[in-house]
Amino acid sequence: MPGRPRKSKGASSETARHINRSLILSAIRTSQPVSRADLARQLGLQRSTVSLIVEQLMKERWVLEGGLAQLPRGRKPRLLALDVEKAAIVGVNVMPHRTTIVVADLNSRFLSQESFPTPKEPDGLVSALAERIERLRKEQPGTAFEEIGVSMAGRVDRRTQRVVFAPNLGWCYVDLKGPLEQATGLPVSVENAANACALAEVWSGPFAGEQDLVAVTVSEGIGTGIVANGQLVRGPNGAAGEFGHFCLDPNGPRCNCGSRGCWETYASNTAAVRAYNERIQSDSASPAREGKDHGKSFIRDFSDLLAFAERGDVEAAEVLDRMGWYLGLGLAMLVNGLAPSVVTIVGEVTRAWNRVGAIVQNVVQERVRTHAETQIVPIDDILQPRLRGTIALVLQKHFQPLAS
Amino acid sequence: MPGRPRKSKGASSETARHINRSLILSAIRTSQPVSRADLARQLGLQRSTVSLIVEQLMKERWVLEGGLAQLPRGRKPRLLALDVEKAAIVGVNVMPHRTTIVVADLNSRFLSQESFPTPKEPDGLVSALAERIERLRKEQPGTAFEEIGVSMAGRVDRRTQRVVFAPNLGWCYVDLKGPLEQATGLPVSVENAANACALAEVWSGPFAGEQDLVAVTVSEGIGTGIVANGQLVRGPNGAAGEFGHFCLDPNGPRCNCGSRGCWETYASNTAAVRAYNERIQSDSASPAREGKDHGKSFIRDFSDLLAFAERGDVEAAEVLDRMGWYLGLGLAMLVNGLAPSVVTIVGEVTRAWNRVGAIVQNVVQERVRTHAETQIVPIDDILQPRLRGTIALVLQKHFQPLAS
DNA sequence: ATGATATAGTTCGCATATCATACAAATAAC
DNA sequence: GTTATTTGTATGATATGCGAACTATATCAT
Repeated sequence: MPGRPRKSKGASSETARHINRSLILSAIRTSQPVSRADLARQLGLQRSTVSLIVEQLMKERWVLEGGLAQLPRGRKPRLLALDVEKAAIVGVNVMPHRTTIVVADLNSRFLSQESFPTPKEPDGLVSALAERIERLRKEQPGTAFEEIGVSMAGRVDRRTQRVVFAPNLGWCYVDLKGPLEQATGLPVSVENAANACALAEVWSGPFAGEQDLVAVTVSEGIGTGIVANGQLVRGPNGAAGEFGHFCLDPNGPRCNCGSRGCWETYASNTAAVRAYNERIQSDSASPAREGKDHGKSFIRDFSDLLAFAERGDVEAAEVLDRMGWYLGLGLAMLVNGLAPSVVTIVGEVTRAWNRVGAIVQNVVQERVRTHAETQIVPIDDILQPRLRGTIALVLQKHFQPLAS
Repeated sequence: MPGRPRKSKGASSETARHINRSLILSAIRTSQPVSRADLARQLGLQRSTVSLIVEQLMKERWVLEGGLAQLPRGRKPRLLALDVEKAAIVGVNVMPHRTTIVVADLNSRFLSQESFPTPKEPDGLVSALAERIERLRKEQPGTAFEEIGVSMAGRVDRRTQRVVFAPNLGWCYVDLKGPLEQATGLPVSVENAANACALAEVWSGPFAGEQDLVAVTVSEGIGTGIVANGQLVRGPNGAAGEFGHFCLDPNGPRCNCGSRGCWETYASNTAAVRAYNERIQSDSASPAREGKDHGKSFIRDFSDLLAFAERGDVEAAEVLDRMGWYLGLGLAMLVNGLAPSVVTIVGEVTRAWNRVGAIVQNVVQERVRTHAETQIVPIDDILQPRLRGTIALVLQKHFQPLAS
């Protein structure tokens, strides 16, 4: 992609070409395989214009000409598709315990995936990443690596892309972008995990192209990534998206953030684990039940809770139900306030969705005033959306330079 | 403004002109009086290009050439400004009891303002509006009336612009746009009141150009208008903006919306009035206090409450404090979630801001986790922002056809 | 077979846009 | 008066999309 460094706001005579180029490239991406004539119809351009631009795109190896399509009459159109050999994107997700690297092609398809324990210090992370990316690069000599996208739980400053605050990692004002760019020689974009999840969904998959979507990540805390009018809502400093800390009960339990009764003190994984353990404790302390007490033990993490519930543990199931109820309460707020077409839920809790899902739906239905038709969709995996988001983050810059 | 009906998404060779024309017109609006050379510098265009476009804008009577500016050296620039005689916009605000009409010029300055009791039925409203607008039109024969903007409390469908639900007026699925267009022959845009307030602030006044702003209207209920990335967040059907119904207490008092413990059941005017009256009732019922009871009476509306508090009534003041506290709680959520640069408060409660303001600020500061620097700004008037918003709604279409 | 019809993709002249440069106009300082 | 400086205008160069004409290719009726 030829960088066109126009600092000015005004439109030059080349602007039309620039716009149409982007539109055509985007349209090929979303509609591939597709003919020139179809593109022209879809975009309201002349076939001749499309031909010229496609020719250039092929010269730059963004686009390939594939087979012929079947048509009832007339000359068969020659189909165009993205040249996935053109370039590869590196996606990185940093979790407290594990960091994952993927390499993806222009169609957001993963070519490779690997992970390693997250180093404690940012320096260690950067050098480990650089080393592995260098190796991956050598393993795939055909395709050029274009750019790196990184997602992690925590606030990311919009301009500097520094990690302002990552509570789970214990990081403050850490610059990943700079050192990683220096070490790899590739441009780096850093984004909050919830934002990445939202971006992933509007970029590819069944909700691609959706203009209004909210992604809710439920793990240690609750994060929210918001897409409105087709754009990520980051706020002036990238501070937006902390709906996890909206107050459900002014006198509720203390939250890490210093406030009380935040949504995530009720509906996060940690909240559920704590609720279960507290319940076990009070149950075993109470003298009421004796015969039935077959020695229930404390749980260490949310997986335990899910396993217990699966196994038929009544207390675990009830804790999950309660979590679902609170989850729904917060979602109702988001639906009331933002009325997105889709809300995706990313987190381990979706593994119990056959139980929790109905509860969530009910609460939302009860509490939502608008007649907005919002789908609430559990996403099976917790890692994939984050990784897809990092890829989307980078690809968006190439395919939709106008947005974002 | 010459309508350029391009159905296509693609950019033609005239697109650059179209874009630059809009940019120049917008820049003149925001920077007037301004010279051609300044415009060129500001937009990164050539002076010759600006000259050509300005020439055309003057031919179309959008722009006027005014006096000369002072410069330390060189030829004095000839200053350009909008030709306020070019056109006038009609703004209408419909409140349950009173409807207001203003006529404004291209600079959003009001040329006239009048109001009348709101008719019970939509038909009556439309005919009353049409009649008065026709008269106003005759009174100002010089300027052409371009368009009408309407704001009202209630949900407005995004596509059809029908009033889907206006609880205070008791309207459901009412089409104002169609009949009013037919009666006046002018294009009509209908918008929710909170959205209008938000639009007003980012369009003109001290927060003009702000990219992330939230307007909160506090009256019978609570409405929220959200501007993110410079665009109004309406949601796919215009259903967004009902943050007034986020749940503060799942078991709280019943709300009109069918849910419980909504924000507006704590922090709206009606909530405060009810709280005061309930308090008076329980106080007078209690036998405890006798000597001091100088016959406190129930209040009818929020103005009474404000007056009582002003007069030193302790109970009224406490009710206001409580309202402010809850107001802050909701604002904290909005700031956490959206991190706007500015939150404006529109409502009678701002008249007691010297008391309530500090409380609000405190709660927000306590409860907001992000270090977002969000200003919370009380707006003195409740009618003006709505009216300014209707004007902004229309002008935006002319000056920034790209946005929205 | 053969011509009619329909569709895809290409070629080329034309209108329109900005840009870069040169130039005329206007003004203050020396 | 002369010079320096800035504004605004005029003109040719270049880039872009459009639209019509043209070629290539395929199906179908005869």
